[in-house]
Amino acid sequence: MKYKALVAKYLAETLNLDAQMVEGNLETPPQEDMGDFALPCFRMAKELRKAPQKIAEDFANQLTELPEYISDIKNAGAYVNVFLNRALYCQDFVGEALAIGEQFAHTGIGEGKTILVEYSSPNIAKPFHVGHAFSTIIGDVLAKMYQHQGYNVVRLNHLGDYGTQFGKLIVAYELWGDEEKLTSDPIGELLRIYVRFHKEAELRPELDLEARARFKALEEGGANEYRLWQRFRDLSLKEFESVYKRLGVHFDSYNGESFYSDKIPAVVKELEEKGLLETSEGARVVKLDELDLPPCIVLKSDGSTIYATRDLAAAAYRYETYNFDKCIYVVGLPQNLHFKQVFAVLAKAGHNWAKNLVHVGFGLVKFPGDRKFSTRSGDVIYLEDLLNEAVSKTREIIVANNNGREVPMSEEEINETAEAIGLGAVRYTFIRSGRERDIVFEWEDILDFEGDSAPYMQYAFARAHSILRRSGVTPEEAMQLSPAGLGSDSEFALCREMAQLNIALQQATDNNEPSILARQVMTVCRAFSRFYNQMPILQADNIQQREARLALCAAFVSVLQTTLGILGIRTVERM
RNA sequence: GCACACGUAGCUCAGCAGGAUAGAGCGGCCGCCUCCUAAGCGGCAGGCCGUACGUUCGAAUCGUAUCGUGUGCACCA
Repeated sequence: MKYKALVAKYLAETLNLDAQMVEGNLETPPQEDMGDFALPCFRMAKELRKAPQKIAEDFANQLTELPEYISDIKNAGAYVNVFLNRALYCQDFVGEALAIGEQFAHTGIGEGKTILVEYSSPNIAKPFHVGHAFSTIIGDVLAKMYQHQGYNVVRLNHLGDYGTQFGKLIVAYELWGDEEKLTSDPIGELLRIYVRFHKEAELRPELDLEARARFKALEEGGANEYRLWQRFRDLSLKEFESVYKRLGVHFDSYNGESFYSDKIPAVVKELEEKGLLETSEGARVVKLDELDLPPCIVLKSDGSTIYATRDLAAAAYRYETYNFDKCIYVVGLPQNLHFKQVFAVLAKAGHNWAKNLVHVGFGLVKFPGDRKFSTRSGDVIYLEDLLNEAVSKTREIIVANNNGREVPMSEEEINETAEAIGLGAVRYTFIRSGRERDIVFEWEDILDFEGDSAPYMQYAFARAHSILRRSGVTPEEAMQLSPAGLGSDSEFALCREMAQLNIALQQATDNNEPSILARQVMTVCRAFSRFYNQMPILQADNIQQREARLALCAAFVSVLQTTLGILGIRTVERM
């Protein structure tokens, strides 16, 4: 980053060009032997009335007095290729990385700003399956990315804890509920009676009427209904929280749909007063024709509210409460239109903060052959089961490797390591690709711990750690190691990739796209794997080289610790 | 029908504020553990970047059209 600006400045000054223009045009050549930065000269052709190749050639000829950070400049076709002083570059990077530690890639760009992230948002009384993990993990990583940039992050879990389904649950529970099972396996029991309700209601339609009545009673403060609803909610939340804890996810608020229900009338009143509501086919709607959007229904024809109304109320409440600079909704892609409408209504109501609301959509988790998850038919994978499976497979691998170890792992270390690796593997499958892509759920893919996977990265970390451990230098000493003398291909490549993490985090944040960061962290790990396979570290030729390579290892460990941390992937010292 | 995504190697995906021979992982084939943990490393094979026009000195990247897939489009969330 820093070097790009330096190179641009040098080129601009020597060639009498605009520094910003040069930096904007400067690119990374596709191949290593073409140097580290390249200036394409096509665009100057018209103005200078010369062939681009000729321009590049002339430029290269003028660039004879090189600053110390540039080792060479060559002309190739229409490009001016710049070769960095690798030793200096590596020394600089490693020294800085060791000095700043966990502040690595911290820009402070979000200092003093508040950002709200709404994510996860499961429905109460329904099992937490692999599909919910998508929102949960994307949201968690986004929150961590923003936090690392200095933002004040507020994590919101907009629970689906309201609606006619609760009338059904109340009826079903009174008819078939099993108190004991509700205590031992709350969601399992709630799901059982919910499924049964739907089955029986097909034959006895009066059940649906009863359910509607009970939901109405709940809304109107019926004591019995409220007590049951509260119980279902508490029990479900308790189960969700255990999954969250395991995933390393937490929330600042669990205010869900029910929380906003009493804040709806004010919103409706406001829209009414601003003359935005119109009656259409019996419903009260806000028309959005001028934006080429279908009207947003605010009140149904029976006068009751709808999810859009709740989202309107929630947004307003959040702005009043947090005065946010940005509020992002990590909700599935299919709801894109819904959010466009909600945001448009708020803007139309004159709230200029509506422009700071953003929907961050993500794809679907499905089975091969476009088979969708279905809670009701039982055709789903529960997240808990997936996590357990991943951890137990990891455990098998660790146990198998444990036999040949000099210092075998204790039972406790095996368990902790298996948990960290297994969960890492699952987490990574949700952030490795662009979030808008669908994920096809295949056990073999998720439980493949080789190649493009979190365990690969965790393994690289463990190897680096192991080298440091064997070297005998303490972590404090490691920070003082001299990185002078680095500069071989693999050493330089590793430093360059690590330096790219800054930009990757920035882009990932700008686009609300964790995969951009995840991908670069992966690239760094690959560069490290190559490095330690190619270069003897503990048995380096001389002391200076050994020390410099250890410093590089220490820098890698430090950088990876913080970036994997942002991704929510735990590190282990051995695996 | 309208809108929004997506279509890149056998599979899963990068690359898309246009630039030098299109990248990675998996799978396939061939090598590497007397040497820092083989969850690793090296190598080979594999692609008219859906199709057709257009813009440009230059297009996987931008525009238009077209085909295919997915999703959404009023009282469910």
